[in-house]
Amino acid sequence: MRGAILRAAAGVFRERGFAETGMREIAAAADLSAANLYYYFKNKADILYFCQDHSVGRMLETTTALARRRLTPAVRLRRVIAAHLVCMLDELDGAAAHTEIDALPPPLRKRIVAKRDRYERAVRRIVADGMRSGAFRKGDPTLTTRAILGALNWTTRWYRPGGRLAPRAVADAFADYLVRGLHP
Amino acid sequence: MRGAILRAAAGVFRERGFAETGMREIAAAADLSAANLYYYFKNKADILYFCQDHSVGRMLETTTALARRRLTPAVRLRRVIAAHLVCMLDELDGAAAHTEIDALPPPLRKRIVAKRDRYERAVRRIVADGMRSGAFRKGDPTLTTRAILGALNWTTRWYRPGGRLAPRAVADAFADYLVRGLHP
DNA sequence: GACAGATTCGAACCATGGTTCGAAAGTCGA
DNA sequence: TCGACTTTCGAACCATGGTTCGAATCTGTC
Repeated sequence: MRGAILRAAAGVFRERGFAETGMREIAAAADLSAANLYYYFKNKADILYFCQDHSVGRMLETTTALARRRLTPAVRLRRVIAAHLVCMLDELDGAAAHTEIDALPPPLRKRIVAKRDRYERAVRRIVADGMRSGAFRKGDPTLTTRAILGALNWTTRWYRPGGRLAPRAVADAFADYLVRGLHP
Repeated sequence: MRGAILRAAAGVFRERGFAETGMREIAAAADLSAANLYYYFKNKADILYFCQDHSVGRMLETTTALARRRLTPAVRLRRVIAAHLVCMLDELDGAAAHTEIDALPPPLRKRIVAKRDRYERAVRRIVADGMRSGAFRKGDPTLTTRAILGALNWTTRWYRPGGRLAPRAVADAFADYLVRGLHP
């Protein structure tokens, strides 16, 4: 039940944005009453929090799984980009994860930001390792990582499900372009 | 006076986001009363509209100025990226321009989206021309352009004025990386 | 059928914040 | 100084929307 609510909420968040969507909308999307939402969640921010936590958690999992395998930095980065985009575009909750951090009250925000920073560090490690080993051209790993993540996170602004492009097509094109920029 | 209000409002919008900032905050930042804002602007959305219009207009100007000069696609793109970033990070109103489009009511939003689309088309033309002439590696110009603009627009999420990096440093690093990805 | 607990909801509450109103204060030429 | 106009603001208004409350309904067990 909580899962169903989260999925429904994530969908509305993606279309309308967090601040613009009301509890009554979330309730309608989840097919129950607004008051009933409070039986499962403490408040509106709590719903957003679990959306983001689930999504960032999933992204973090892919990086740790990738870290265990013996892969070239370029391939690793490609996989991360693809996974990130599928999570943002295919599943619903991915969208709100990175776009609405400021909406949370300090205690919750702190936790999400920390988790998201862990993810960003994991991605940066791939970039930095590649630069160190010569697989990637040298540069500022932090700025490069942020450029990459920015391109990825921004997709939710223009991507519309059911459009001319499948998430995988976007993922491939982005991976091509963004990894090529690191070619030595 | 309107200009001063717009600058102050843009600053608050950048830090707090549009939905989270109240009229009373804008008023405090502009050093006048909340009620007095309505002497200069019709309502809150109107303030955001003029912020965005000014900023997108400035970005559009740089592309048209660049189009008149005889430059290689790579240089053109570098200049656009640099100008875009300076506009986003150095000046205040640039931030809200691309991040808060959904907040406007339909009639205003329609106009801003149209103007921003003109800008996106101008950037895409540079990319597409380069791909056609062989200056850039072939690919999907639309997706590539969106990846670039996404990386640029996302900077407002993490960039903090007065931090370790000057806007120009970010602009250079981003231009290096994003243009290199198009190298044939 | 009856009881306890879980689940659901309509209706009302209430804080927030955008907005309006009427009047006060400033500006300026005559 | 006078009047007309511009600019300013405190206070109140009011719609929106998150939240709470108490009761009704459902679920399963004895």
